[in-house]
Amino acid sequence: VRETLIESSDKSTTRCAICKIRSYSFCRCLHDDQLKIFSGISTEKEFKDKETVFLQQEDSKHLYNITKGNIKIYKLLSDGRIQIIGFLYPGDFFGSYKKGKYNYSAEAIGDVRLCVFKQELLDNYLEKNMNLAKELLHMTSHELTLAQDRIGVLGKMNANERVAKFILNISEQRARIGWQNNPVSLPMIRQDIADYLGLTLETVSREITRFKTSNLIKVMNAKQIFIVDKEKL
Amino acid sequence: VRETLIESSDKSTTRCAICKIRSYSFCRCLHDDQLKIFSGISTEKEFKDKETVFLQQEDSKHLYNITKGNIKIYKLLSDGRIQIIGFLYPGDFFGSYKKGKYNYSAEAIGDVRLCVFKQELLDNYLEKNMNLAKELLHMTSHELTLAQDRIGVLGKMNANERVAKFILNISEQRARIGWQNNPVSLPMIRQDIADYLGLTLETVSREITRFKTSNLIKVMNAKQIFIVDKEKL
DNA sequence: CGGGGAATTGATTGAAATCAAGATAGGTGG
DNA sequence: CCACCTATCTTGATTTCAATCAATTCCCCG
Repeated sequence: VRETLIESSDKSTTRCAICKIRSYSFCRCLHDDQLKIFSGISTEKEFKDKETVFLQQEDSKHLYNITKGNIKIYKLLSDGRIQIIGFLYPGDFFGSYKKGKYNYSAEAIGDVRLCVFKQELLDNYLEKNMNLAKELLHMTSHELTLAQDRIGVLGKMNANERVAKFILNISEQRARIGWQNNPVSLPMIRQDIADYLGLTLETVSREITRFKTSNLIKVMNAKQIFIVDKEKL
Repeated sequence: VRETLIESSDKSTTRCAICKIRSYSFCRCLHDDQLKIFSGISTEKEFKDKETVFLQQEDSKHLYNITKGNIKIYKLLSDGRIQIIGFLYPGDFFGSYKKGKYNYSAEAIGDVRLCVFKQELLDNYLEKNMNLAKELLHMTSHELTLAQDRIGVLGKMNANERVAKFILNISEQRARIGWQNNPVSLPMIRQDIADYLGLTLETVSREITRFKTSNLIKVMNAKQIFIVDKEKL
């Protein structure tokens, strides 16, 4: 058993109503009176550090929404190389919404809490709720924009630029959901950052050291970085 | 004037009905009786080789659907470097569907014919037609999958693998829309392929030469490549 | 207070970029 | 119809940035 079902309390129907991250998620478009029904089509599950949420090629039966913690999604190449597609944060949704297989694997980074939807139920609900469908389209389109930005990073930027942009992006993302964004915390290990940026962990480490010695950042510890000069990119 | 409006013939209302590429496009989900109305919310425009369809940062007022030819979409980095985000084919749609600015530029490769939708009209139409909204969501999601594949290519593959995958992908794409796919034609120049793959034009040229001398491909001419051994990847 | 995964640092190698000529070919005008 | 002209493409020589190989060092956790 790699997951834990959170016991639905008797007031589970209002779960969405008290959800802390709803304003960052696609369900923000729902009215209060719709939330009760919507709460009914989802459940919540918890995952621990390094637990797999699903694997590439598994039948995709669910769609997930992060309510707490971070998820990494990654692809395995045929020869075992790993490409991390993205790090996801509270409010992000993931899992292919259409029938078929997942096209990447998803794993918890630290303790994670997910809101789980059955594809089928969500699809039915979408049918009746144009708002939600449009919101999903917007979010998917936004994800596409982010992916295209990453194509630019991986296609044209050198190691220095990639690591710099990575730190700044994470900081921005934290600001967006109203979290501490200056000593920015990097929950993932160097190897994951490297696999995300198309570099090696040694190179990532060296670039961070270089930023440190140039006084562009301060390294509190390996996972806590203080940005001194944002205009270094 | 960088574009030509095609004169709407008096039977323009049936334009969609006779559209050759409709079965590959998001409008394939419409019934015959819906096509008449749908024809009304779009027009057709032609572009010549190297003509700009729109530039990054322009107000995005339209959504486009390719009915003939190829489009390249690209981003300019602040220092003038170019990253080609993608090459698009008949049936592909592009242009941000939401209000705001385009987040990439689009340019014709060879002669191109586009089906043009006003964002506003299309949005209104979506409101009344759930099928079309779902189809758009599917296509956007599929695009996202492709973008994520490209992240894998750019993040982890070497020059040899990138060029090989590029040629195979184009061949597959041609097969999908029922075109000649073995002497595969590469309408774009080497520099564009390089900017797409995150390489230089010299490297692309060298890899193609290497495939040629290894008898994996035959180079009819610079833009026509015959695949001899598909299992070379 | 160990033990071991994670991170840093160093030395060397290697793949692709860069710099630099040429070769080809597609289009134009005489 | 041919010759030229300019784009594009190929090939070669050299450099460079990041990968690889190889130790340490740093902490986090039990």
